[in-house]
Amino acid sequence: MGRGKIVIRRIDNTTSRQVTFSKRRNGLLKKAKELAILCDAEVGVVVFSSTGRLYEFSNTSMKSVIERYTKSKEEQLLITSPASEVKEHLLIEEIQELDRKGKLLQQDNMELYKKVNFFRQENIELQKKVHATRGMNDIDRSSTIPYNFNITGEANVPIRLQLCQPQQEADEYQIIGPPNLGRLQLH
Amino acid sequence: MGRGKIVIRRIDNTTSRQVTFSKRRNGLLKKAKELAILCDAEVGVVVFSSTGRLYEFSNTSMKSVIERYTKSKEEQLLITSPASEVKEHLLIEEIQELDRKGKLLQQDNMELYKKVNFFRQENIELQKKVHATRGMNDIDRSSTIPYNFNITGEANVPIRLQLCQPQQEADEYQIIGPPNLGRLQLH
DNA sequence: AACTATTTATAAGA
DNA sequence: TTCTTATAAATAGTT
Repeated sequence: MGRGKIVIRRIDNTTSRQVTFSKRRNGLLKKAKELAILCDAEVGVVVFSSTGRLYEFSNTSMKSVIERYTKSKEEQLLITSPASEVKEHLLIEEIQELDRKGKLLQQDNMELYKKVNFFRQENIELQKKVHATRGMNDIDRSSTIPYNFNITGEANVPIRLQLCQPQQEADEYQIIGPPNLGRLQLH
Repeated sequence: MGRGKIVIRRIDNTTSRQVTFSKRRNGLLKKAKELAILCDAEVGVVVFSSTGRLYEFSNTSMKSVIERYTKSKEEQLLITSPASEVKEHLLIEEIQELDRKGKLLQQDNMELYKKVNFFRQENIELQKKVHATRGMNDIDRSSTIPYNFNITGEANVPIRLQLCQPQQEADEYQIIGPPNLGRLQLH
């Protein structure tokens, strides 16, 4: 579409190449825009000139296009590749994810469980005390346990801090969570 | 370029739209290919039809195009905007992320807090019962205050958590640390 | 899926 | 770079 027919091969002359690039680049971006509007499509075009300059078009956003593209490609892979491979791949990912979540969940639950049990136990003890005191004026062996917590943490990665409850049987309660760094679980 | 001139707006008729999409999509991909060859450019085109099907062209690989695009955009941002803006932008993102995580954290802690408080209240009631039963032999007014802390935090920036100790003079100890998020000091 | 009248893009030149 | 214009290429409407 010009004064003469051309063959599609790299234009050697630098000036001609740059001129053609400028014209055709505009043409391509215009066509992309028209396609998007006329046909209600999501379109993304990225062009790097031979000198490295970036030109782009997207009727939505390039971010959106790239994300959708990636997602779509993953889906295609699932359909295209043999079931066994896909299954294996999926399972590995699932296992890793589950493992990670499971560990966190388990920690939380354990902590909660201990806590609830601790109070429950104490309630039971107190109940006994009520009965005992009623009976023999038993001496109260429980006493004030001064608590003093100061947890200070710094991390550049996600951290999970857990402060464990005191040992139930011990005469003196212990802080077994931080500041002992062993209790800082980085993930 | 056809039997008649058209205006660039969404084609309402579904069949026409699909036919036009097919034609123009091919045209766009061809143009992209020609531009890449003639002008020695790196080109990537992604098109999603209105029915969600993916069509693409890249003379190198889409992965390469996307990576180069991302890198180029980052560089553009750094060059274009003053350091202060970039810093501001980063901070805004950080804050949003922290806010999101903080809310989740607060929810978790709140639930835990309720549960712990429930038992704690029960213990206090039982303590009262012990003293009441003891009647006038009561000497030791201090009694075990069950404490139970659970601090769970996630952050992608340095955080400082401080769990304050109970007021020592108070008759009833208070948990004044989390789950009140106000006690999370972010810096 | 072809056809073709027209429009549009653009190669070459200024 | 921008404009001009002859010509090639794309495609809208039709078959």
